Amino acid sequence: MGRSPCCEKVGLKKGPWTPEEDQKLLAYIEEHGHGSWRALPTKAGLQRCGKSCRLRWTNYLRPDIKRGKFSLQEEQSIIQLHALLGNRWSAIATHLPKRTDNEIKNYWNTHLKKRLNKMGIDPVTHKPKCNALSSGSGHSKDSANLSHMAQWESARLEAEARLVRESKLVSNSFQQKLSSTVLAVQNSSTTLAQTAVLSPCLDVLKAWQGFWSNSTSAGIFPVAGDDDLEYPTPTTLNFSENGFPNIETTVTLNENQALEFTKSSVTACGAGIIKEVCTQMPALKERLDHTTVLHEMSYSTESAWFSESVRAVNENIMPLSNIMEDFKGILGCNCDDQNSLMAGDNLENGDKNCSGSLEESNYKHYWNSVLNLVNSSSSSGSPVF
DNA sequence: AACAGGAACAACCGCCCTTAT
DNA sequence: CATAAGGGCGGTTGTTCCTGT
Repeated sequence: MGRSPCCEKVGLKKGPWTPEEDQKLLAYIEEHGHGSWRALPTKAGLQRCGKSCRLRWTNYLRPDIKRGKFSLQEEQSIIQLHALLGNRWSAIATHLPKRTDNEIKNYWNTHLKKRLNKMGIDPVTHKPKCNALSSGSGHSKDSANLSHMAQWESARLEAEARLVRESKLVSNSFQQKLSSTVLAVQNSSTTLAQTAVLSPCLDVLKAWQGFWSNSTSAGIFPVAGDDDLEYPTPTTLNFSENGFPNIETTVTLNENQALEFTKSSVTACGAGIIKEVCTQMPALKERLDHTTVLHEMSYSTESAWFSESVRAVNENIMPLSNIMEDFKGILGCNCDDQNSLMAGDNLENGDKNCSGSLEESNYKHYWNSVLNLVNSSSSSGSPVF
């Protein structure tokens, strides 16, 4: 198919920008906004490609950019985020205020990657090089779990982007559908409402630890066929994701475990920390009352994961049972009976088997070892740093 | 002082996805 | 629905600066 170039190459200047060019670009954007980048160079009197102007602006001239040396905290964040997200610089940049993806990428390539190498840590896998070839041990489990976390965060980012898109498409029909669903909610005896607020930064470890320490003892997710949980159908979950003006998503679980997914209002969103759960879940209430899991737990990723899962079910991409499988996988659950959660076995089995303590300690150990290395090398004036 | 080699950084390239027509 | 344009993104390159000899 091919594409025409974004601009004619002939006659256009390349290479470093001069202060005069910067000034022209700044002045134009301050007065008119950038508008169409393709048209901008002509209007601004620049002999540059529009793309070049855009990059110059986004990576250098934008007023909300912090330049200069990266702090230790920023370095640690980059290392952490890179372990989770890989070379997804734009995703990493969203968690480092005022830093551009390009700057972070360059800093990684020229500084952090080399440091980790010198420290004997593979910058790709974030594992000690001497153990890079080992497999079948605890490290492979760490790696697998890290992969889960990366997928988890990846899904969250994608869900955030998707929700932003969806928010633009909201129509009155959604409102009407919501109204009808609200009736369903009112008629339903089992309602779980969750309110999310925007999480400005990733703290997946806290989220993970918070979730881990609470959820495994709580058994919060209803299981079809659980003898203890004779919750009626339809079961309706209300997700109100705050952060930005609300997006309210209503999920109705019918008798066939099919999810009905409606969404109302409004604007941009961000899945964040679901800070509160309320509840009219008669069958689950007693169990919920025993735990604070849904109060304190960071849902910054879970909510997006769940939204993604709901979408998958809604679009017939994935059966509900798979979601629960995925959730177990995300938890790093070691349940011997992989089907117990979904197949109707007593949830308590899952509680017992999914102790989680081992996985949690592995995570802590891994991250602490990396970050301690960074800290110690930095503070001791090691040549590594 | 001159040079070489490496480090650091800005900018470019090409691919891909989204959006508009 | 098909296509082109806009723009985002990650990888790479080119230039400048720094340091050691």
